[in-house]
Amino acid sequence: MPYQILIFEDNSRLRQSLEMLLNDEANFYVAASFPDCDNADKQVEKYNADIVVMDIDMPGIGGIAGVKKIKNTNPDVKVIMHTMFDDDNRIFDSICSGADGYMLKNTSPLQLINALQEVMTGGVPMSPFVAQKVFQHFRQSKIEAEQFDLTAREKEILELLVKGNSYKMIANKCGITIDTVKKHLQNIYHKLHVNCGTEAVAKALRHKIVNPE
Amino acid sequence: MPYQILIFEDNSRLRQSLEMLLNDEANFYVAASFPDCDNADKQVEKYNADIVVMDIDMPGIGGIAGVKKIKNTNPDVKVIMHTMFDDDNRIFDSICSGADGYMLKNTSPLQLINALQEVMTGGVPMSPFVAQKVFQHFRQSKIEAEQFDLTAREKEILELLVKGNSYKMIANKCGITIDTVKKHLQNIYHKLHVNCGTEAVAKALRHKIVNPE
DNA sequence: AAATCAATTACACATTTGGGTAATAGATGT
DNA sequence: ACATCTATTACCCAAATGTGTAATTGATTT
Repeated sequence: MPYQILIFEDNSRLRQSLEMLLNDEANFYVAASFPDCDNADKQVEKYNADIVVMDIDMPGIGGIAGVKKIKNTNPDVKVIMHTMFDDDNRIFDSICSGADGYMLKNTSPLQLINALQEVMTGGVPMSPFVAQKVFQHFRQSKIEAEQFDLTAREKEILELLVKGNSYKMIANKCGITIDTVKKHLQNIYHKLHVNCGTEAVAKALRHKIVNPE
Repeated sequence: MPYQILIFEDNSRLRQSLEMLLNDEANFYVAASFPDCDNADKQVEKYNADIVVMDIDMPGIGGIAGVKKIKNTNPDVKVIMHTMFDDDNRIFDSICSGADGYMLKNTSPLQLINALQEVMTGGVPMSPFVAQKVFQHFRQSKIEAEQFDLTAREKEILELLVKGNSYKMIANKCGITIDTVKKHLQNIYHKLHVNCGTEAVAKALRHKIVNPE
């Protein structure tokens, strides 16, 4: 039995050509397609869908909210985003909302078919550009981090603070007095432009000045 | 001119078969291969490499440190990790260190060849399982977050704390007294199993209990 | 040789934070 | 109707945090 596919895409021309493209494959069957995803969760239920092809920019609730709805009720349905948007926010919001793939609309028909095949074998298809963005997200750290110009000692102390150590514990672990710790942290706060430890921790983690875990 | 490839792999049988495999391709040429990557940066320089295939578990400095060295001196060289390890730490450390791809050793020869072709066209080849892990890294948030069982009010207050607000500022913004803020935070600290604000902030960000940014 | 920077210590002072205990009122659930 | 949960306030007290100023040492730079 072919995989049941739903398409959510507001451009009717594109929607129809997607339908034709996918229906040409022996193991795909487009059960239905819609110009908006306001009832996406119910449609998925009704048609017992295996795969959803989801546009982002649509009238109504939008594709990212759509994924969320679908994944809440049917976590096993595979959802592949299919959009022309390649900005960080849309990409990461989609992933966080539970998308199983992210293909840009400049993808060739063959590659899109491959993406759908791939997602059914447990893969996570994404356009090369998207993969780039995702990898970059992990890096970019040091470039920014070095902007703050922390000394080795300061980084060490900040790292201990982020790990939840009190001033006293930091003093012990570094073999220095608590006053020195205070002084270092004071300098650190100035360099990070923050006023207290909690802010410093937030900034350190967000800007990846210290290693996460 | 074929792409110049370097291989770092301590298993000599595998190293040799990789050499043969890649040399069979018209546009690849294995310039050299080594059982460790202690001088990886210099070798890359010397052989003017385009692509590096890098094992992780090797005697000496190890593949992840190896990537770092190479990327520091030659950021344009493409480095593909090639390893049997599929744990989160090795994957994310590799990415953070600058790897341009991550292929598991159960990859078929054909897929490995494709991965190398892909990386030269700006792609980021990775085994499906690795892509899964990477995507999961963005999600996992809510699943874990809900474990802590914070009430709506507690989430709100934790979020304000993470943003760098003092107890007093939180009290103002929420229109409640500072004592109430204290009480809420006390409850939050218990639920998160932490003892102070900095730890709570670290945990909130790491477990994505609050929105980043 | 002089200047700068990193790391260090010290002290004083005000403010903030965190723990414990107790009590009230409204909402929710059984 | 009773029990539980959530949000709220209050008070006391100890400990931690943050700021300012000042001084010393060693290393690095100019």
